Amino acid sequence: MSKKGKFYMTTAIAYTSGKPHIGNTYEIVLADAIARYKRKEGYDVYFQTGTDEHGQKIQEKAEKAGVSPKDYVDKVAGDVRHIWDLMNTSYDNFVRTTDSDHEAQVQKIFKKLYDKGDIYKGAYEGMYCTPCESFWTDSQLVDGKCPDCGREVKPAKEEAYFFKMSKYADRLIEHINTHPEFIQPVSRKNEMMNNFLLPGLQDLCVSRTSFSWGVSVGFDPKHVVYVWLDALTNYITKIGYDAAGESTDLFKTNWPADLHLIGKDIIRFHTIYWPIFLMALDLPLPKQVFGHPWLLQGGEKMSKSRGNVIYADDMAALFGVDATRYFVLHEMPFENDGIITWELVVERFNSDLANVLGNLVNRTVSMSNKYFEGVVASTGVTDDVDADLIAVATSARDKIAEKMAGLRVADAISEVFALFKRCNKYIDETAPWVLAKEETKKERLSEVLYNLVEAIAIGASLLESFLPETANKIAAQLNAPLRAFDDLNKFGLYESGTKVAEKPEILFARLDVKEIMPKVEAIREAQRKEYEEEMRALGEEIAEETAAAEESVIDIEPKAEIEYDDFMKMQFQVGVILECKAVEKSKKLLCSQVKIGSQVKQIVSGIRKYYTPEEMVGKKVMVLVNLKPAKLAGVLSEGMLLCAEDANGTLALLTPEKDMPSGAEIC
RNA sequence: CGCGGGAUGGAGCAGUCUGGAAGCUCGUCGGGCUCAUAACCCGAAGGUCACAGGUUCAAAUCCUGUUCCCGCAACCA
Repeated sequence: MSKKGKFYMTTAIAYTSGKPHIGNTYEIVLADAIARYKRKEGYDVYFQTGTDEHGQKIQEKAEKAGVSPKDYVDKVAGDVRHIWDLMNTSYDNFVRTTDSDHEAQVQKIFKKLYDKGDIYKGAYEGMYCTPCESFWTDSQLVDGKCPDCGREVKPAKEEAYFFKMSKYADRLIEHINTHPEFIQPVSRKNEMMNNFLLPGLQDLCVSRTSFSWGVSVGFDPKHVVYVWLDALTNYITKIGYDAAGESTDLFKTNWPADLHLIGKDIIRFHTIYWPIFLMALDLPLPKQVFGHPWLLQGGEKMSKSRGNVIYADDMAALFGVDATRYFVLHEMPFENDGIITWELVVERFNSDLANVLGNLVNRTVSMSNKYFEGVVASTGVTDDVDADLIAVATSARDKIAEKMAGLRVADAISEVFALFKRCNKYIDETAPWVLAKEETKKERLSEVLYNLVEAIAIGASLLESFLPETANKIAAQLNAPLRAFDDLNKFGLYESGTKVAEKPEILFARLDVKEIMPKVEAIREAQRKEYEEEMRALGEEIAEETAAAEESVIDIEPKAEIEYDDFMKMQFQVGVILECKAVEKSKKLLCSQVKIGSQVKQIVSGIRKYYTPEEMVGKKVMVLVNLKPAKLAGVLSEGMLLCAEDANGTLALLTPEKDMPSGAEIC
């Protein structure tokens, strides 16, 4: 045990529903920076991450992909781990909720809470939609019907286990009020209090019978354990907690956790449910939960249909691992969402990594070689201008420590760069190329370069937690080891007389946006194609299902009788689709230019799932022409394409049975 | 009136809790320098802090109202 003590931190475990994008990756990189930093400070860090692999959604995904849930999560968990490794993250333990020791322990925990009386068997009552197999509360219903499919729901009852949340609510409120550091950022605390705790907690349903891909309740095998109870407990089970009291030493030294790093969307689970579960188990609560903000793509969420998802491996391939780490760490503010665009990444890369840092190292090493054949020696010939450089270099560590203590990682990394900027300024102030012209100033020149190399050596050591690879590359060029934390407020530890690398290695070569963007476009294009294929596959699958159920008939709710005049108010005509493209902002919509007689109307339809834009073109379709124009997803639609719809919601366009000219009236 | 977040020079953000000269990075323009990756250093322009009221000696900040944007369903943290 080190003198600083232990530091147990976790990330949320990643849900294995698909390959993680840069937003998901942000969390692990942030966690890694904190973990490396804490280790440098002298803590015994245990850093745990992993994957959350159970639940209905995964079961469904696996079914669609035609593989077993286990095969499915094996693949995705592999992808996740691959990205975590690619990003050079230093986790100590990668957990999977399908690990057998975890599953066994979850069962024991469930049983323990049941025996204690905190979990009881009851019935889940609500409105049930049979085709969707889902319960809805009255407030979730839309016009009294299923919000998912719009069909009738009926009251139903399902046996389920419940957790007595309310029993511990007062204790939790007390804890949150007396531990202001527990929920970070602080603004989230009020949200939790006002929305959930103060209005009163309802007992939580902690079992499911509607699907099977989960941890079996064990003593009642019809049920599987609620995914959150399963997922959250990884923080204790995977460091050796045992519900029967046989916990390992690893658990005993590390629990309670010092930091749970999570996304802001799951703060509720970590600051309400999780603490209450722990109270029920008579375990101490984690010291801090930090709900970090999100990284948004150009102000929007990332989505495959928009073709704007940014994956860490794509970014690393274009910019390198450390540049990717730098970007997510630097661009993410503490409380509000950050923005990522490829243009911003390039800008950041050039101005900070290439210009400020890379160029600094390059020019310093070059000058050492040019003027002293690479030998960096302190001569003691000082000047007033040295003082400020030295002050900035030696005070950087504590400034960073202060930022890191508040989890202000972006601010901390900015402090490191402030030192590099100061170095560049120092070069300007001392103008070594002027000193070099006079033989009498040779010793002063040597001292200047020594100060520079020393300051850079300190900077590289401070950078280590954030950009480990780069820090080591700099150290190698300076031919000096990275410093220990305790030495980072001292100036002059670079061994005088050391020879630096003969030729400076370019750390970050400047990038040209014009060269990057075509590569980005290629990535986007590939994404769109992949997405469209997925959607098409989905459509075909549904079509097959429909074919199988060919003989079934559909009855719909009868509408009120109408007059002939009512019918005549509607103008139907045959139209020809001239062009068609997907509506960018939407997943479901296609936008078509339809020629009706001699005029062309723009019509938006929710049929992207069933038709590709290419196959739409040339089709003759039935159009309701005089429908009042409306905007759908911001795009004007001046009519409606008529479709037939089956019970699954599959749509089929109607076309005239014999060839008819565009504009022909339908009556 | 569903819930929540946001609106600050061209772009991205801080400052708002705890009122007291409008700040940072990038870009733009001008200058300097030449060791270096057309880089680095210095300087300048550019904002009625979304809008309208109110409180105050004093409001980006507190109060009231309004407008606009973005999440809360997916492919999501």
